[in-house]
Amino acid sequence: MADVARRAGVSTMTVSRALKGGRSVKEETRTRIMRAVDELGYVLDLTAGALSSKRSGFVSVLIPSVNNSNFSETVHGISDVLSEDGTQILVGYTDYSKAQEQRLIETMLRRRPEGVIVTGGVHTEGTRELLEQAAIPVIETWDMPADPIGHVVGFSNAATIEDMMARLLFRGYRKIGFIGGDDGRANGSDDRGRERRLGYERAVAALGLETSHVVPVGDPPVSIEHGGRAVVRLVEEWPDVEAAICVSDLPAFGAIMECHRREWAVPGRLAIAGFGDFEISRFCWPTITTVSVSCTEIGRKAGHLMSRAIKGARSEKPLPPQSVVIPHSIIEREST
Amino acid sequence: MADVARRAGVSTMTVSRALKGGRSVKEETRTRIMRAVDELGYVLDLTAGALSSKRSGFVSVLIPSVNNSNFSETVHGISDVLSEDGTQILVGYTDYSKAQEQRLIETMLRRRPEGVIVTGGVHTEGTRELLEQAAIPVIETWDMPADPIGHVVGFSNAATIEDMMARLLFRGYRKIGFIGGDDGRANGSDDRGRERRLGYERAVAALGLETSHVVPVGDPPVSIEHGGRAVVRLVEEWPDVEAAICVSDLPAFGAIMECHRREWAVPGRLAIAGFGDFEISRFCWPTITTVSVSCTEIGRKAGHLMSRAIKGARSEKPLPPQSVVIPHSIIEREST
DNA sequence: CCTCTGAATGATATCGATACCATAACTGGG
DNA sequence: CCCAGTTATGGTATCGATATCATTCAGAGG
Repeated sequence: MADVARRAGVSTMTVSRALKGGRSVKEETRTRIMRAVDELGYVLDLTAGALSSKRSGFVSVLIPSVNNSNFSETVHGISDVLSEDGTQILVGYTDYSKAQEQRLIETMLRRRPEGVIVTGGVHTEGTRELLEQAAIPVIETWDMPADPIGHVVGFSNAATIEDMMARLLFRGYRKIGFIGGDDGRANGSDDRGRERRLGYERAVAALGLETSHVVPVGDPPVSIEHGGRAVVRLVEEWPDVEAAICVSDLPAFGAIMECHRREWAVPGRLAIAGFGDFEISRFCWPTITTVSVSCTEIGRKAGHLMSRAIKGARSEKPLPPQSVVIPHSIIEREST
Repeated sequence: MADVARRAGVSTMTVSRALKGGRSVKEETRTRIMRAVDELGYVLDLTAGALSSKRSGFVSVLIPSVNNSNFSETVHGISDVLSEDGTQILVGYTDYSKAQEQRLIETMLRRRPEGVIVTGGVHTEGTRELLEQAAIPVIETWDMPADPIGHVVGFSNAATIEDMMARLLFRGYRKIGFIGGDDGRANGSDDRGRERRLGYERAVAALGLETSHVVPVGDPPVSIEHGGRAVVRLVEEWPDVEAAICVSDLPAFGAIMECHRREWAVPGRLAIAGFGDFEISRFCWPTITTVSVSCTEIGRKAGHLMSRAIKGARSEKPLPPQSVVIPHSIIEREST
């Protein structure tokens, strides 16, 4: 930067201001500086800038898995909104492990993010402590935690499945099974899957169904393959079953393909519904009934919230904890 | 750090050494320091460390799209290997746009990555200049560029489709179409798709087929939906067609679902093959014949190469440009 | 003609770590 | 008992920008 300053005949301070933009630098001076920058091929060093200004200019985002387009869309939404502020985002993958989540947060905090956005509302004690110590805005997404760390942008996973149950009941299905959802062991558990299963169980009770059946599918991420195996088990264990709700569209798809293979008509022999409105569900044959949540909207809302929270933190007027609920809807298609 | 040092009764230098690990610090001193760190809830500031040591400790990785599990696997491979060195990675998405790629690189270089890994071998002039100016190791992946910027870890996309053509021919198919692959307009183009299409055309010529037909599908990312529409066009435009090779498994899947809908037997009426060995292809009905490339291996090889290149750069013994070829194979399944 | 105001710019300290060199304490060979 | 050679530790400059306060200068207003 000193080289640029010398070449443009100004001080480094003026170069810095010119590069930040918007500050008071005479137009002519700015042009001269920009020319010098180009000629020298100078690239601003944000590392030094961050140290000096105490603003790292980025936010950490943690999601469970790379391969889930729902989470990717959320990240996209966050990124879209925050890029308007010039804030970058750094994504980490927890592999559905809370221990891994904590490790990632420890690592990321070393780079001094201005905020952290996590997925889900269940974390290790260590994670909570780290985040509180860090004293930066935190947003939990994709869930409605009972005891939030900071802000929340989410929805009730249980409620979505209760709605789906109501819809299936309305359609005349009575013997409805559930595929997926673990029972909450220590680590590597799928909290949102468990919530959805809970919604299923609550609906079974509330709607006065006499029978129910859950086929758990083991550790997340729940994949296409799991769905194929689970649907066979479901039908074997409960031959009367009329419909199955899957914890996500991927196992729903796997289940449908397995049904084709065995010549079980969908929805004739067995109706199948999923969660997440993945692209695959719109083009699968039959198309798949699913729960649609605007994942991008979760991201955009979280992004805006984070933007406000960061501004609040800078101006010593911290934003009080916000809670944003994202609506969901049931999309009925051919598979039910 | 000064607080920690005071509490442990040592200098900041000793604290720094203790935290880096492996350096010469007496075991007892280290314990004392660690205790102070815990008590104070101190978190090392890597921003400052990077500035001082001139090692940012991270590598930039650019891939076209979030929603392509092939690229995600590559990133995973890179991350696995580099995390052994304590190097983190920062991922950027180009949305298949070379202009966006350049913008991302500009932004990322401001944070002084120790290396850059890009996807593909075609870039803007500006991108090449930026990377050369930066004087850091560069790896191009997923392709075999004619004029590499630095190192290469890839394979010939054209050759994979030539192989697929040979296999289909061996199986008795003669009238084989191709779905996907643009013709190389300025921006937003799918270079790997174009290469694959080129492979198709070369095979048609080499194998002495009398007829051929390409249905392009527009801008990437090529999706499931594209495949459904394209297969209909292909059959309408060339009713004799016996087989179709798709630029990726996603359109292949879309094509198969559309065939189900129209009761065109796969492979009876039309054989369909894809590229990429996505999970969907293993569990779709019928299972999809595809080209398998070990995406994780691309990542791991790129990671190792980057690790060596960075060490080379630090010790002033730059690693001469390497070129690693990743093998591919054809996986024949039910769809052909 | 002088003071005042605001715009444009500059000088300097500082952010929080590490590189580098110096020093102190110890070890073992002669 | 001395000296070379480790091992463990400390002092200080430095990385490259920006915050902060100071300064200069032009033009407005009295």
